[in-house]
Amino acid sequence: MQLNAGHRAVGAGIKRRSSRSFYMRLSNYFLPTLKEDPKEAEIVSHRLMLRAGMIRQQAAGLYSWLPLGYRVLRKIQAIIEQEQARAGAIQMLMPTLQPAELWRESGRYDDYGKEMLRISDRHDRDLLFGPTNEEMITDIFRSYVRSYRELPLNLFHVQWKFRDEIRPRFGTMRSREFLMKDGYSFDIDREAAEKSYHRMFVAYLRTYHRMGLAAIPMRAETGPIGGDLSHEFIVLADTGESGVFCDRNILEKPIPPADTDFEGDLSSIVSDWTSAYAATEDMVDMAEFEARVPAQRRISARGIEVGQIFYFGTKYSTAMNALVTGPDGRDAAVHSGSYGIGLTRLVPALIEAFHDEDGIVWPTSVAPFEVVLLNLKTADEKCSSICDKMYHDLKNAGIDVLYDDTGAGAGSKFATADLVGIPFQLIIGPRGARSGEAEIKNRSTGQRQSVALEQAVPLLQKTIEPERRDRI
RNA sequence: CGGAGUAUAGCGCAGUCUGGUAGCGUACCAUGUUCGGAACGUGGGGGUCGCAGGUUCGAAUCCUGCUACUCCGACCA
Repeated sequence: MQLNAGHRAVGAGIKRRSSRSFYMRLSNYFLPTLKEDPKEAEIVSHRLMLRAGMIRQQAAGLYSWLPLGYRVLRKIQAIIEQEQARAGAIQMLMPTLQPAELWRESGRYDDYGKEMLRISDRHDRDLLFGPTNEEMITDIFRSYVRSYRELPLNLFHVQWKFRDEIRPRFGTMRSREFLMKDGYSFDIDREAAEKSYHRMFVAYLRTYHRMGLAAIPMRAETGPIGGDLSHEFIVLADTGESGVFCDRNILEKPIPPADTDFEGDLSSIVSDWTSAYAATEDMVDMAEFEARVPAQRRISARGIEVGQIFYFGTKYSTAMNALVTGPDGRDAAVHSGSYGIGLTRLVPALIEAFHDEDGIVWPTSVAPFEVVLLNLKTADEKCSSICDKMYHDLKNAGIDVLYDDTGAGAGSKFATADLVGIPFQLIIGPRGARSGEAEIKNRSTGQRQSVALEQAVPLLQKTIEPERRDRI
């Protein structure tokens, strides 16, 4: 089997933002918002996702993603895919169902317990709904890769997983079916594997940063092999499931820029980030925490885990006989790591971080739409003709726009726009229509600004461009 | 899996204790007046009261069993 063993062009395949926008008239859309709080939702993100018409629960821990929620999920996925490509990871897709046989080989079929959903097909063959993909990717790797010259290799996919949680809760924060990006690296030895680990570490810093999130890498459990090569990425939030302890300094560390050389040495970036104390409650050593971090810089808070990276060495390659021939001509088990990001958990994590009493406040880079155009009086001919033109201009400017062209009252439109959290509201009312002015409201700051009609779209374009964070 | 709850119109709830043939708010449909913070009037449609048994002349209501969902705990991306 011939494989391309040459130097992979890291960063190839990063898509530039297309000039085409996503646009929609609310009168044609499906946005079932709720005025009242659903009784089943306890935490703010779950409440807001239901009220904003983003998700619908189908059973415990199973959710449909309604159009608005799905758009956010897709935006998050696009950012992850771009940053994975930048770091040299290659996207593929594995099935949701896996043969039990592979898991018997690794020994995990019996170890995994009741969290694994076991299924049998019409021929009584044992299958399972994959909770993760180490076995399957190792099987793929061993089937094709024979030589160290084909390494390093990092393969990832974004696929639905299932873990039969005893108690799913908090909406999609802890669901049974969940969408996850999981990647797997393959290297000839521990030293090379460490480089792969560093590439993902840096890619993760950039990924969360582009979503507007401060995700802190914290030392995590590694098991017998890993040494210090396991980190959880944690977003601070009061509703977080784990207690976390860290140095405030870590929040001011510089994010590696877009032109970071992923083929170069990234260890200085990683050691800078890991030099500041940060650990979850499972790992924290209070004496060390207090010794290393001055009292005024200590943060002890709650956090949501939105990703984990993990070096596991030859655990699966040994069990499953995934060997490569090294430069010395001898076969050795390949060294691997796995790298996960929970997409369906990131959505509520973002809402926990970005909301106020009126609703969600999306960072522009993950917002379902960038602008909502509010026609405050559709019965007014002048008002409507201005809005129609604005809608057209926003589309042409490449802005994702939702046009509220419904006959609802002004107050109701404001309330819906605030609830669903679109970052900019372009407001056209009958008064402004006559005086030639539009109003732009910034959802995040609450500030309103009057602008001449012809300046509205150029101003929005100029404001939104840097907030997309697709060049940082 | 241990503990605690809930189930009545799309959603949020009352009615259950004390049995008499189902109601409020909102949403929905029609219509008129409105139109810058979830407008108002008038008229209308929608519920085998989670499911299955039982008691009774009669069950949303009392009894038994089951199911689903939520919360706390243990567990977890």
